[in-house]
Amino acid sequence: MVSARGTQATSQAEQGGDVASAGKEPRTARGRRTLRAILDAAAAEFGEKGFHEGSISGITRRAGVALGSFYTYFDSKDAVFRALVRDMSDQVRDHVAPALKGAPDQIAAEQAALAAFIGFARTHKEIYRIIDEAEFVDPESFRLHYATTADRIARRLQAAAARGEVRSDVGEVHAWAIMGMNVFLGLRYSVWAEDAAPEAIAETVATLLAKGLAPEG
Amino acid sequence: MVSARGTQATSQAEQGGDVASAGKEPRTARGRRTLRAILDAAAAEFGEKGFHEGSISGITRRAGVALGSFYTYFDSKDAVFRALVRDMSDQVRDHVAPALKGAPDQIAAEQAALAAFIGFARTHKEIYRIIDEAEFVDPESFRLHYATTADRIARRLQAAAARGEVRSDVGEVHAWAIMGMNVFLGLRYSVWAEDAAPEAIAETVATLLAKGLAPEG
Amino acid sequence: MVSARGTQATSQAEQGGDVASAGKEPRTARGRRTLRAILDAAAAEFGEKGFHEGSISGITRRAGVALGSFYTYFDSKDAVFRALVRDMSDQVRDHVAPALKGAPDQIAAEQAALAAFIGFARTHKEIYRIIDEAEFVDPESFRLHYATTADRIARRLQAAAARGEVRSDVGEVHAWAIMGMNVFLGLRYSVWAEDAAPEAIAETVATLLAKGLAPEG
Amino acid sequence: MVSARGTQATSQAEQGGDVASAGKEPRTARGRRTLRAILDAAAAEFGEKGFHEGSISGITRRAGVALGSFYTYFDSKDAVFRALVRDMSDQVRDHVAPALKGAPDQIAAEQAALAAFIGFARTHKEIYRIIDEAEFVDPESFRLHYATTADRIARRLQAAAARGEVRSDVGEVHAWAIMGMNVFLGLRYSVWAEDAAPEAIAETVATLLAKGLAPEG
DNA sequence: AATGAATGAGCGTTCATTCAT
DNA sequence: GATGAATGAACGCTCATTCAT
Repeated sequence: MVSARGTQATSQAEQGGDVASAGKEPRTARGRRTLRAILDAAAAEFGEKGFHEGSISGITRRAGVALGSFYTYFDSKDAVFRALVRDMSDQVRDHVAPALKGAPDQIAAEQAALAAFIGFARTHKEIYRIIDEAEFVDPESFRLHYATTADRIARRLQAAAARGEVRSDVGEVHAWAIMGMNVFLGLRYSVWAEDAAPEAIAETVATLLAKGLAPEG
Repeated sequence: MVSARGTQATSQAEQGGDVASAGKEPRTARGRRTLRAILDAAAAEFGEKGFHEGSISGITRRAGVALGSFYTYFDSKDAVFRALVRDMSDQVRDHVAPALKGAPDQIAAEQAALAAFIGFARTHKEIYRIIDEAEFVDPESFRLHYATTADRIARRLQAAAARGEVRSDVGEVHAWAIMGMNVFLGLRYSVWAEDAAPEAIAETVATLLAKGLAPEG
Repeated sequence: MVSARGTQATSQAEQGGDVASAGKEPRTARGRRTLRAILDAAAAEFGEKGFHEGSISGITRRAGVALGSFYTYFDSKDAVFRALVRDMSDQVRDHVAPALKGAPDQIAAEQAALAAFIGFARTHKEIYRIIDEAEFVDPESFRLHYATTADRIARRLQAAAARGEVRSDVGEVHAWAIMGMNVFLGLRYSVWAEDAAPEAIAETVATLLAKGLAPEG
Repeated sequence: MVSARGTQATSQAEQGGDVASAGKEPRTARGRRTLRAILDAAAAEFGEKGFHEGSISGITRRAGVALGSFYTYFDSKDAVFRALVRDMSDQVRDHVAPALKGAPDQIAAEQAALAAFIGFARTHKEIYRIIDEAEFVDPESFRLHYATTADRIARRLQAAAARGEVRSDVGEVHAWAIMGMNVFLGLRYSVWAEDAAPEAIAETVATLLAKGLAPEG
């Protein structure tokens, strides 16, 4: 079900981890171009057809390279998929991250993040098919994605609690609840139909959270 | 991501719709038993291996019938899966429904429903694999499941609003938010690990909702 | 390099081991026919093209069955090959065995066996390709074939020594020497060219052995 | 099955034919070194994995050169293999040749040759895999190797017959018999297990031959 | 000469579905 | 209705060979 909220901290992945971390490192510029083309084609192929219906030949056809070239960069169909899941996971995080900064308080930050996420999902509908299917194809990545995302949200909430912005007992349950809300709202209002403004949705949720998580007393 | 909340209304499926509605109508008692055996076997097979890794022969082996007998009851692999998704969808609903009754107010009802859902998911972990995979295998059923579930929640909220229990503007966004929370909390605390009491989780969420959805003024 | 000499003793394989022992047991007569057709076709395919150049589709085409039927009886290309090696090994043994009986003495028995072997190889030239290639494809069967064959020869020689027909120190080295001679003579005078009568060759060898292995003193 | 006996005559290959005769003539010293590296790597690769399981990239990796460089020296995978078979054939011959000289008589010469061959095979176990597989990969070389070897043995025997050392009718059959013995004894006592001294084995065979081929009358 | 990325034909294997018994 | 053998399309993957740099 994709993730939702971004991060404020620069992760390791952001530093060393670029596209190349996915496949076998190309040594030439031409190789780098080919790898990128294959990854993009894989996102399109799997996003459109899903993992099992998608095919390697479909990927290479889209990428405009020979079938065999695929195996220059990836060991298997599973391997591209894994690379892709992590790539998309990083993309969501990186796209949402800016929204989290510069908000006056944490509720506003979460509101901005949700709006950003819904906006992102509208131009990258394939993330749902890809990250969701990871549950079956690459459970490791699936878990990693959601565990990491929930953890980021929990940390943000706890920092906000320390600042007195939200109730002091916020924790993992709240984080998962927020993540679940975001993911499903993204599914409903980005993938299924774009029949409401992201900002309006985010505002509704923000109101819910503002009161629901208001500091005690 | 499975559903969450049940329904108060008796559905058609409960009345006329039995297991047989899924496959071809068996005419004999023996046939009915075989059909049930195949459906149960399919739940086990797909729950364990997923749709694509699961096989018809795996199903018939579990069911203790000949491979060919499968086609006496279902037209295709997709057909069992479809039947299964609807079956599971009904099971969740029916299991959660009782919890919704007899609660003093709607927030308490939602709390009881979440606790019941988490409990159900702990003994039926396969619902996640099956309903989630429907996104790829049988989008129709997937949509139907979530659209129906969200709709049920929305109606409950609106009825509660009419009674003055929650704010008057509750609607689809709130319903999807609640469904998303429930689904993800079920994933986290039923499928991933059972490291918290369903009641405790439900209580935390109820507190969030009680304040978050409190009537205006 | 194929084997050479037969056996006097009835082996376990002769009792329980029929063709079926090779693949998955067919339960119907039709299935039995199909399995036999596949094994024969495999012998032809591999005998003509070798293991690596031979293909499953080549086998099923020769057998007149669908490609998929192959996998009803064998798990893999390696599996048929293994079955085939053991089948051929048994065939050689069974073909040569009768010649060993009714000879006045052991030297005469070996002579008859060699003649029978060369004769057999002339109508089953594929045994060379198949058993030889087992060295690479299925070393286990390869070893088993030659170890068993050498052992049979050694036992015969020792029995003959006990009867005073040959020198008393005959053993493994003599057995391997005889097996090697037979195999290479079969290669030369059956597979490469049939330019000498099996009996003439066998007689030459018998003379060599008669004197070479004559009892001491 | 490899060869066995060496030769007394210096072959053409020994004169003009160096390593280069195998691949395309390198013009520089550096090229000569690269060619030698590739040939050695090929012997290791094919000896270890066999022709079909062995790969060009495995060879170039072992040789420490780029994949493409292979084709600077050989036209194809078959071509290296062919070069290798002839190289190994020559090596066996050259290694055994000295043993044939200085023996008091032909039986002693054959005995020394067999001992030398077994010793050689113990340090070059790959010759079996390589020469045997030539039966499938390069039948031409395979035939050439054994035909030449048998011919050398036959000539030696006939020369010995002329000297009255062995019976007068020795010929091709005897040559193939001896070659077969030697090859199989090498397989058994060099490749399979080194559980007997080469000299002991050679002595047993020499006794067999001494009597078996003793001059008439 | 050397490098290593690119190519694509080819084959083993799976399995949903059909059909003869 | 039940059985299980038969079918064949489809796809992942390998690797010898070519080619641009």
